[in-house]
Amino acid sequence: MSGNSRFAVSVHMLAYLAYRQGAAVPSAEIASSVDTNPVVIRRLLSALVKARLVAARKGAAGGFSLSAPPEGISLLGIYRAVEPKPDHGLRHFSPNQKCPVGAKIETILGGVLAKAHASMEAELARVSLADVHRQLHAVCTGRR
Amino acid sequence: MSGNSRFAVSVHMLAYLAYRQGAAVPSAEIASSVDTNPVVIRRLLSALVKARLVAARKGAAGGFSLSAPPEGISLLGIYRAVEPKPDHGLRHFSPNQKCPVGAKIETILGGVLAKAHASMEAELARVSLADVHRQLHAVCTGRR
DNA sequence: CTTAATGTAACCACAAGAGTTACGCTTAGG
DNA sequence: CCTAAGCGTAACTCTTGTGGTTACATTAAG
Repeated sequence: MSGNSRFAVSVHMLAYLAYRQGAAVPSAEIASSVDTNPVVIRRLLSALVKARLVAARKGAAGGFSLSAPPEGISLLGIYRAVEPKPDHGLRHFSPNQKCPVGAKIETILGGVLAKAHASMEAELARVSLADVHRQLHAVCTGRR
Repeated sequence: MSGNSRFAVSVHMLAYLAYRQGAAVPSAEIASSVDTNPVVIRRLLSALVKARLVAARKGAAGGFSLSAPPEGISLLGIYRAVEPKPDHGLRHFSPNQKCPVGAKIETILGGVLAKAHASMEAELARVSLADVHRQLHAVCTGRR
């Protein structure tokens, strides 16, 4: 099931780091906000560190912090960092090449799915972590 | 895992029905083109019949055929018929409501993901089964 | 040197999907 | 009327992906 929560948890984590304003936040604290195990948090953050979105400090008083201002981090960057290459549901799809339809449907479908996926990514690119942070504050402070 | 091939196989099946030009095609024949089990085909077609995209004829000499011309069937219609409601990866996502971030991130993320998904669906709506059929023929007949 | 933290590996549990077998029901064609 | 073909669906297994958990080596602050 391409239905994993890796992206959702990742955005939550980075929003929390933005919320803590550059402090070195240990995985246990993030885990408390997400309500899961610290190892799950560290696993995902490991991918985000590799993508240079997050800085990690080892040792006592260590933890994680954003490696760029929230304005410079788009949700697309997060998505690409933690989501494996999209299968587009073509995993178990290897049609009969002897059939004129089966021989070419894969290529045709691939083109359509690539466009659809690109359109979704463009939407994610439009939102930055700063936008999320702003909405978070609007809820906390702004009451009608 | 949201990575299933239901949509890909469904488009393949309907493209095959368009290719067979309204004949009553048995599931075994479609299964041969997709290279899978006839029951898998019938399971998916069952959803497409419920969505009124396909007509099923029982009994001997029975089979499946399109219930509308290919121009009237969009890939979005197929997608909606066979793909369950999108979880957007929020299945295992129930953050700590006592945390100011966890309390509201779910709503914020839901809005962003809804927009991204709508954008993807709009792209699928732009393509009809007739377009797929046309590309299929372009490959079969058109050689440089 | 102690303590707190990251970075992984290893394992279990669970859910979803695909494939398969089986069987009842329906219908065309003789 | 009877038979063969084919749909509709349930039940089962197998595989895979994901999350959760424990464990442990490594690192760094104080």
